[in-house]
Amino acid sequence: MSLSFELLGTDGAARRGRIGTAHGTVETPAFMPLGTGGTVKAMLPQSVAETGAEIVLGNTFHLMLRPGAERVAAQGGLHKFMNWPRPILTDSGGFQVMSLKDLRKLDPDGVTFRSPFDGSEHRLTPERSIEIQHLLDTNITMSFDECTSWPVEQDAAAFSMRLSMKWAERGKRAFADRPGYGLFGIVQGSVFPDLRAESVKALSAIGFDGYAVGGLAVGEGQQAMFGVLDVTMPMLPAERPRYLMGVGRPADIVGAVKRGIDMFDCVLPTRGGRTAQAFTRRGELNLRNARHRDDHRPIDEQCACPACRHHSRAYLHHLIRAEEILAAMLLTWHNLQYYQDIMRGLRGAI
RNA sequence: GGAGGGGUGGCCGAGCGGUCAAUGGCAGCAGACUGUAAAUCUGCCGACUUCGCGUCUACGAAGGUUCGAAUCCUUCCCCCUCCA
Repeated sequence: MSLSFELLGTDGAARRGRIGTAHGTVETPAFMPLGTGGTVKAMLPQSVAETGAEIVLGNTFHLMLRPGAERVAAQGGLHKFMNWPRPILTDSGGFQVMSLKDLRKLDPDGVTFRSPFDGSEHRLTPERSIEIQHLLDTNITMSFDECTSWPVEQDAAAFSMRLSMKWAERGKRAFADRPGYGLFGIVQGSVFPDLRAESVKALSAIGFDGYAVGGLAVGEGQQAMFGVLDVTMPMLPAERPRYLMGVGRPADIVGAVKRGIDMFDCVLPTRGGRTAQAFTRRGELNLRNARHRDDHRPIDEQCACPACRHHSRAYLHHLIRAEEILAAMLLTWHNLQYYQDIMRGLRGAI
């Protein structure tokens, strides 16, 4: 295994760990901000690091379309290109197989996408997805899969999952194993315990540096999601990191950590930062709402981010109303800070 | 003084005899957002309301024509442009 993972402690099913990569370590449980297009939107890389984030996501599909994987490689890889010297994990494009359903054709060999930007065609196969991730020089490569949408019939979920398992195997063969880099497999099977079990078995037989649980938080609800984790987690190898893809709200993350998840990513803090949504210790706030107009308080008294240290809700509300770019910057920073504070708290508690 | 253009819901701006409480956009009030086609999207947005294709009041003002007027006619008020 070329990606190290130390289990530093456990608390029930919850785990405290450390992932070692060629670009540094990641303390787990970890939240990974999304830098889909080679940037954590509205944030300087240095600022992302200041929130406590140690690893960010990139995206195979989006970087393939622009600027192109080969171009990033020619610039010295994604770390150098985006000036993020720390670990990077890239999604394989598997989420886009779901989210861009109307712009793609799926066949047993792979997926042909029509670019949402210019209509051009782009082919993604398990092998090409891995190749792109090599070109990006990502530390953690994700298997190319199909993120199964929800709701879904059991036989359709089975078909989708088995396809992802075949692709996982092909990806594993295409992956260049090297020190400080790893490949994760992705468990699918929607909300069906038997399918999740079958998926775990298939992936374990192939052998990965880490295991992700995919196809969740797509509409099934928190209870169903936790239900899937309850049956899936115990089957996964304990000595490898576990990543719950695309999750989630703070409460989702806490519940998933309790069930043994080590890694998370989600658009909510960053997208929310651009859509006036602030996450706080006392719930979510929509700072566009009129009730914040004259509120002199910070978003969160206990937060150390620049938005909370230096600015009032009234000011942030004004920036949002005025569509000032600073609104997105400040709110994103706050949300990422809050998410990292949660993770720090969880790590301290385990 | 003369000639022309125009006054529409908080603002801009369509409509130019009925299907108009009146297209759009903005502003406003909320909601959504979970491996990012997202600084995006959705709903509401005259008053009342049992929330209903219900009632009322509305397109500068007042009259008039018409079964029916924001839309046509008359007078008045106001604004803009050009000429003197």
